[in-house]
Amino acid sequence: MNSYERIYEVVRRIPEGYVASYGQVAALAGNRRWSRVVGYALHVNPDPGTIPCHRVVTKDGNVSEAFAFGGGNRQIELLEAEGVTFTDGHVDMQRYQWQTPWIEE
DNA sequence: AACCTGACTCGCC
DNA sequence: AGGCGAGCCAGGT
Repeated sequence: MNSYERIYEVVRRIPEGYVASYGQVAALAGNRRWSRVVGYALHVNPDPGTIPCHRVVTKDGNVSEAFAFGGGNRQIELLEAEGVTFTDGHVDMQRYQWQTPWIEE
């Protein structure tokens, strides 16, 4: 699926120490309406070693409960290890949201 | 082929 | 401010 390829490519471009929201990834992939598809795409996650799905959070900077790929908090630990500070279970999007060079749609 | 569900987001009440 | 419902696309039953 080309759509998925785009999504994975975008997620793969997320720099270390930064995070991106599902909607943002969707927008970068082509359409922000793909927010749900992005979640699904990461759900199948064909390449966990190549795709840093832990850098993808909700627009509120809160990690998905259904992540469960090691215990929810696991994602937070990984992000903190990269330099992302979590406050009360959520990341400061103002400061750590990935600033995309090519904003579209 | 139709219906339901889902790691989302936005708008209204 | 918090809760509820609708809209979006793709995949599974």
